[in-house]
Amino acid sequence: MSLKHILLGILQEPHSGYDIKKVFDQVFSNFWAAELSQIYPQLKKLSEQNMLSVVEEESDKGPSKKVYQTTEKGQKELVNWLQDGPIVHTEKLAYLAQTFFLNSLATTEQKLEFMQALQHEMKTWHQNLCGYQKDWQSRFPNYPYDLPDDEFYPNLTLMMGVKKVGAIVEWCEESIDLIKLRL
Amino acid sequence: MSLKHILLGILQEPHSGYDIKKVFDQVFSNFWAAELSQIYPQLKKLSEQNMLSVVEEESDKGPSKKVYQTTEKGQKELVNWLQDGPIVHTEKLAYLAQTFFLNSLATTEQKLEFMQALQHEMKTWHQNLCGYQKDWQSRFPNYPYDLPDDEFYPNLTLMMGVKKVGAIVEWCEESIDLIKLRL
DNA sequence: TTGCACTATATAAATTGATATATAGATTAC
DNA sequence: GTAATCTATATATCAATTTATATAGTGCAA
Repeated sequence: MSLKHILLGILQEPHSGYDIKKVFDQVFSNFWAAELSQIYPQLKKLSEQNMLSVVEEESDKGPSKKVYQTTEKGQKELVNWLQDGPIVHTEKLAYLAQTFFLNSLATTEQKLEFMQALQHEMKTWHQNLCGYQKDWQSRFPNYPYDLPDDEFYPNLTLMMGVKKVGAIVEWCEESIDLIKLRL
Repeated sequence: MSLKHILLGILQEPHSGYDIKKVFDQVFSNFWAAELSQIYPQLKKLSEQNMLSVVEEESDKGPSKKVYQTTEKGQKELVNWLQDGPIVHTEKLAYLAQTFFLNSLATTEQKLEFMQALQHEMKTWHQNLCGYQKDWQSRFPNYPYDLPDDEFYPNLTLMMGVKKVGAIVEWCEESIDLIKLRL
């Protein structure tokens, strides 16, 4: 149900459907994924509801594109979503479900391998996030205090990722140590 | 596709559909939610595939129930799922999408309120998790070292929750401090 | 006899994954 | 040189799966 509002948020700046997919893959990948087959029907629906405006434009490369932008009505809907307060408890973490049933694997070695693989994934993810943070830091000498408002809130989501995934890496470490005591 | 495997995991012990819903609400609520309307069709499908056995039983209260249990074939499917390694990057966190667009709210006070509400939610969640952990600690004097295997891995998911949600509460705190500097 | 716990299904909406269509520029084949 | 192919851009649809909301019957207890 949030895709609608995320599109209204992204389309405060004009984008084509194809552009929006890139934003999901590059910017939102840490907390939301969306396919083109979701994006296009939603754009159509939101246009019909006058929450988005559409202009057809020529593309530099490839065929002509439809450029969408949030209307005043759409902006109000976005603000309502934010004013309704934070939406929590929507997480689905498959790897935690796997951890829950990990004892169904035959040997302690296999359980250990699973947790080591998980730690590796999480470490890589954490390093990526830290890399993005370094990019911000090089652009702002007094990071995060000197960020302009329009970059401050997106940056908060990055700070959250660094902190959270860091905690998960630590948990993997501790879990591995505990499992080794059971070998 | 994970619901299927979670059901196979739960049904290593016999449960009715209604029982399973309670397990999701009480045990899995921190990382997976499922509705009865998802559970029943999946049980039917997995029975037809001979991954689950069914026995009709009289209920203490209410109408008779079908009690399901994972078969050998189902057990193999569960083990395959675990052996394929951890499934990551499937998160959808609506509150982070909201944070990303928080600057669309008119005043800094409103943005601060949002983050304070989020912190409150997260603190409550964290306290619940710590409560569950105290229950474990009272049952095992040498927690978590003296846990039997069949309780050790479920407990890991709880330890993860405490650590992760703790980090999120800290992030909320830091974010609130940063936003206050912008008032 | 009202309410609650238990059991289950129906329907609608959202999401995913695969596929189809088409244009333009770049690369390669002949 | 030009035809064929490849790659990137752009839009769209379909089937299958997953998720959410609402509805409905059953038996017991207060």
